[in-house]
Amino acid sequence: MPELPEVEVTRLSFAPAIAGANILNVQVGKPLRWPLSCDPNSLNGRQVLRVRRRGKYLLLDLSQGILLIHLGMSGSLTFASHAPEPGKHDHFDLLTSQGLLRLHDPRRFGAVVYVESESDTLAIKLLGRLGVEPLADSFDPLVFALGLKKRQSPIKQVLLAGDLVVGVGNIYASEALFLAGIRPTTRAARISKPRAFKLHQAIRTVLASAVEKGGSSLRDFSNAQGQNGYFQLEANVYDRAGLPCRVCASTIKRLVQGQRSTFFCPTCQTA
DNA sequence: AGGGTGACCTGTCGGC
DNA sequence: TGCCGACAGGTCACCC
Repeated sequence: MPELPEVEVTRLSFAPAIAGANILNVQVGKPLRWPLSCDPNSLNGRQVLRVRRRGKYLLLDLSQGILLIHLGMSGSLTFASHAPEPGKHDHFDLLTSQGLLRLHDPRRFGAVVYVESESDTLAIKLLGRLGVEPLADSFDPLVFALGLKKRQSPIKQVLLAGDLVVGVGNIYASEALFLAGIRPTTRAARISKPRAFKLHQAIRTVLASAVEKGGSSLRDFSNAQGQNGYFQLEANVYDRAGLPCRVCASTIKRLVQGQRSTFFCPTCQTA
């Protein structure tokens, strides 16, 4: 479900409301991708200072330590003053003095992990090789273009790898490549500097636009207040195989790269 | 070290 | 109605 825009939309939807809250109780359900790595009860009494994002991770800074939350493929968070009993797919509850933060994750590829700090071994393992933040000033077009030159894989897979730039998942990789007019199968190293610059801008445009639209609610994504996003309504290629391109009316094609679906317009994306 | 593959887990949908 | 395969927004450990 969640790529950078969905994670950021989630963050924005509950960060102000949870800031300053005291942790009253922590409930862990079925196993997630990784164990919490601390005694849940040991978190009681700590304060949630703020919520940051790094790539597709949310970082809850506590008065001591950090909770890393990843939504995996199917995760979503809710934050509410009152919540019913946990459902079948609710696997983590953080009860605070200001509301209940709950992770709902049917496939359980998500995770909640406690670390003492960002220099914690576990934190480094999870966050250490993440690429640059695409919406930050540090996402430099020239560095990006030079980075692409070192990679022999198809550009779509280089974007998904997340070590050059973070946050671009399966939807927005296809969308950014469409905006840039680049074939998903093109070897990254063969992309010229001007076209790399265009892709750099396309990534920023697509992600920022998706955040503005509240993310993509393809199946079940909603923010921590339960509101859906609308970006999927204006996707140019993602999940549109067989439909006419919104720009040139050619038929949108689907192909598989690294066991993931890719969508593109054979006319608008030529090289 | 980059690149390719299978693995994790549950639900939904389309075809027979 | 039931069964079966394909597919779904991520990413890690493992091999070469």
